[in-house]
Amino acid sequence: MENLALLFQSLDDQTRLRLLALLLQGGELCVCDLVAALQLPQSTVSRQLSILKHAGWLKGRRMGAWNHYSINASLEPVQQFLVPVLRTFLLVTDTARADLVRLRELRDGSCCAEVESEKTNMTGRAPAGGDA
Amino acid sequence: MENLALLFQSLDDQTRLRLLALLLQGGELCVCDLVAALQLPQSTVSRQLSILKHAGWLKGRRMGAWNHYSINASLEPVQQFLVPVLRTFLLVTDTARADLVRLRELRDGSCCAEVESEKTNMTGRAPAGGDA
DNA sequence: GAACCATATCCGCAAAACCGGATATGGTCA
DNA sequence: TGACCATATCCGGTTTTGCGGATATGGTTC
Repeated sequence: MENLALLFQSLDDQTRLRLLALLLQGGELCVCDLVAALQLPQSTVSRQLSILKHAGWLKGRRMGAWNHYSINASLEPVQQFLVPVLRTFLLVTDTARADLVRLRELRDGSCCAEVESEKTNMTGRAPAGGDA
Repeated sequence: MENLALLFQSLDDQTRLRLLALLLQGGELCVCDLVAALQLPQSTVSRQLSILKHAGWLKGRRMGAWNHYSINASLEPVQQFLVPVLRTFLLVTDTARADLVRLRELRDGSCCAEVESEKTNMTGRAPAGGDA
């Protein structure tokens, strides 16, 4: 039960939910992109990423100086149950949408853009141009 | 998104989870029973019940001096999604089981035992005598 | 190896949350 | 009406949490 309380605690922060929302849609993202998308101080983003990682939501992959985060592929059962909930109720919020838009705009000039550009097609770049 | 963070926040406390666990199994319970089952100060229990109620999880029913709480029948969609998660992962914890046992033992001498004794059959009192 | 970059961690501080005894409230019973 | 009960709220104090600038770490490049 303590575990459950801790798990929910990892989701009770606005910044952490924003990060989770982006990573649920964006595949693998580096810290600098997340900082830019959320427009928050780097120390804040890094700290919350660390918390999410310790809670088991994320895993980090080191590539040279960059650190890439993505949703942990082997989540705990509880977390697997929660992911659809998050997808359904989190990704549709205005904040999450705005963050995603900002992330896509940054993508071209991102510090680690090319590496990710192919796999992040899953972010939902609509074929029928919506933003023109 | 703020809503989501607040919702998870309402679940990030041990005492609140214990209360929810009992109410998910016990139908309608009065505060005195919950206090006795959790073995916590009355002010603590009452405060957390109030928080759960404001978060939309519970509704209260006044019966004379007693206040009975039960799971809100018209939960928000997010909460409806979360209930199965709670049932699956919360009710099986040692703490939740112990609380339920304590609640059942108290039931006979409860301040409002008779009123509830019929409807709380749903708490799972096994027909094939388990506690005899 | 020196300048530089991305990231993590440290630190002091402010805001929030929880606790539990004390008190207030609203109801019941004699 | 007065004693009494169940419950809610208040209050002072402690603990937790988050913040964000500053600093440390580990890596790359020239």
